[in-house]
Amino acid sequence: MGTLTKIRAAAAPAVDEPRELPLGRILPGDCVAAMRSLPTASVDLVFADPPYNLQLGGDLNRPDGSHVDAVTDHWDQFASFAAYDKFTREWLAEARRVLKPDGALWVIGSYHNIYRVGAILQDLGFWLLNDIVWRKTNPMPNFRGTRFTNAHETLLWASTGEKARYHFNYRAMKTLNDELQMRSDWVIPVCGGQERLKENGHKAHPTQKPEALLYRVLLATTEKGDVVLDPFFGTGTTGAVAKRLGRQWIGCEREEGYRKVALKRIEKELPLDESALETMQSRKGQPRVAFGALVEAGLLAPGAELFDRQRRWTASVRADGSIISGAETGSIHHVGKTLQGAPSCNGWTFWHLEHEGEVKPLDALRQLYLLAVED
Amino acid sequence: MGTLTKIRAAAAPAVDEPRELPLGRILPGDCVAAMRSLPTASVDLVFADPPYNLQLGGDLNRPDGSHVDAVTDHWDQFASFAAYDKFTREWLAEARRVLKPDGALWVIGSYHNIYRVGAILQDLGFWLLNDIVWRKTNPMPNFRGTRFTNAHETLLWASTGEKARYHFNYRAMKTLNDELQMRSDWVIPVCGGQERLKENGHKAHPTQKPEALLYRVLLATTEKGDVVLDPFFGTGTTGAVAKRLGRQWIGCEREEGYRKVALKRIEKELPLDESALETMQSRKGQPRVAFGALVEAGLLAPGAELFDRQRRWTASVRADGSIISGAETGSIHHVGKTLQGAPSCNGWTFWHLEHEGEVKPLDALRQLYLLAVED
DNA sequence: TTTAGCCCTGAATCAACCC
DNA sequence: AGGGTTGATTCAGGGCTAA
Repeated sequence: MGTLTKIRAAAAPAVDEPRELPLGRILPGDCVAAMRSLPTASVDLVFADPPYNLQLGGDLNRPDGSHVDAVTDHWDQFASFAAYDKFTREWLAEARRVLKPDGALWVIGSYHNIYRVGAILQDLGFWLLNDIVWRKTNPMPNFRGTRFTNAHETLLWASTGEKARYHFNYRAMKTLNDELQMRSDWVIPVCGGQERLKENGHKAHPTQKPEALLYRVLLATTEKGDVVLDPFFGTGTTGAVAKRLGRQWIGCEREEGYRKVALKRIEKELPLDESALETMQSRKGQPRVAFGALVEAGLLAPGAELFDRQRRWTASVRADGSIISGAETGSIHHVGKTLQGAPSCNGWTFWHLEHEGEVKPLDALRQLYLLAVED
Repeated sequence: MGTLTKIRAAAAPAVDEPRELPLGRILPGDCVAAMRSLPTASVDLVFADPPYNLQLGGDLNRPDGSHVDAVTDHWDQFASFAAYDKFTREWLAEARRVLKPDGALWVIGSYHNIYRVGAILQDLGFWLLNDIVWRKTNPMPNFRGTRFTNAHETLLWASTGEKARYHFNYRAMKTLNDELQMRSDWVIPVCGGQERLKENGHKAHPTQKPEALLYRVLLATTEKGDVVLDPFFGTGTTGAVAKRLGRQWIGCEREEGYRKVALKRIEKELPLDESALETMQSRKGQPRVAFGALVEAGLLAPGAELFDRQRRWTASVRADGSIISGAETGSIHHVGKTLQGAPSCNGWTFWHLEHEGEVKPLDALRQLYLLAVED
């Protein structure tokens, strides 16, 4: 994007006319101005790693005297909380405009800035869904022995509003976590080794994030083909992982050096093939089975007796796939719900039957049916 | 405290005349009014577990239809973020007044409230030292499968200002963590089992905190005899652990039922004896050992050779406890610092020697010396 | 035979969370 | 309205074994 375009984009109020999204490109200049050039409601996810507003004093040395290469870059210095808040409100507001209504936002930060970001985000109408703790396996120790070792950073995940819809790939996360629900604390090493980008021996960026972190974020909260915007692109971890996972990406980055490194990096990245991405699908993708189909297929005879696990209630299957229990008739879900007086009931797991001498939930029969249909 | 006293305390500006602290007492009524009755700069630590402002909607049921017993108490209801912020500013400001200049504040919360608390705390001039993640080993699952399992809560630890002093028992924490620096993520189970207070079969308080959490907080950031104030005392976990650790406590609690349970609980608590508390002392409390004393005691002969771990430098011990390395002479610390060109150097850990065929830091010798002196 | 103690199982519970 | 959606822990009670 040329300077003229940039200036016009910054000066003109946002226009909602459809514009082509700069997919796979890194917009130069200030991220607020850059985001103004994007259409409203055009992006599925924003991932942001803003400056942390670290309040470092002088130099830091290890107990053995060696010097700690800390974050002292000029872009991380803010005069006051007020200045940082103003900056935060501006980029968050623009991110909000650019997001689709059922899009979502991620921000990563440390205790220096995350409380300000979190409060402002709520003030702007974003709705917090989780705060995630990135628990570092190998944090830098506290060399002074004056505080607890700062062994984590925090990510905020927010929808665009309290009632807004959002995407969460529950099954993919559960699969990734060995069939247990993914928790709000993620154990991931800091970025180092081969993954850490270097330029003539020095780290190319002081706060390069591990790809594992972005992998989990994108896998959890985007679909294939979604557009991911990173307003603080740095050396492009978001872009690299997005490309690998078959997501589209847009970056904003002021520093030309970082843009160069990022483009080179993403160039080398190879997308996973279709089949690798498919395996991460939700159970919702399974074909829906009508209870009646089981009766129809002869897996279950009309008149068969169903009962809940504790055998508090029994019901009888009818020819049309409805069931009857006393005065209650209807679907397996409806009768289960009414008998329990519950707000809802999954009949597939609530009702059981004796099958080859064993007590099994109806769901087992459904799986059998699905297997039979597949062949 | 009677209504009249309360009103006067609320109306009158804080007076700095020395007043007797209500140690070991739970002040009734609103915590802001109660704190106003306390003298300025009289408390060493504030630990606060304020309402989380959970903003809960309808009922929550498990997949099996059973009902989840959630926090529905009126004290957790706020009309808006603005109302919650006002409440937070008021109690935090009063806590600030009551704290000694080198006192500190802890607040625990969840993503619903902690970002507001953190930002307000910074606005009031408190200085964040760490944010601590309480990682629950046994969190409640996410029954709807719509988000990540909320498996942690956050604690903020703050001093009264950027330049303010504060207490951190580094050695006690390192000892507690098996000789590794204590990290900012603490793995502690939720409060249950025997520890969970019950009244006629039901939990006495919906959000009782585990004692292990308070144990670590008080051990890390208070000294024996310090005064700990908890403005949201609940069933008195803070008081119970404070008493056990030989700290003084003051509580504020509106609900008479909670006050009764708390007093009964703390009554039963037994303080640890002196010797148990002594073992948790800071290394600073250990008698300081002059390097010369080791020479004097014969643990180290004059002329013995010292070297750094990488054997970049060597030095020789002199009879007076000074060392010499080339042209540099002085204390173990000074020579180490000068040779490295470092701003400072801990000679005890920098210099090594061969001892019984093994390379050991001087510090090992110091420990031997201390053991010998104790007997 | 009695009985203390262990193992197994099922129920309850923990700062809440739909499309 | 159908159809999704729960993990670690404690504790009580039944059955078994060994002293």
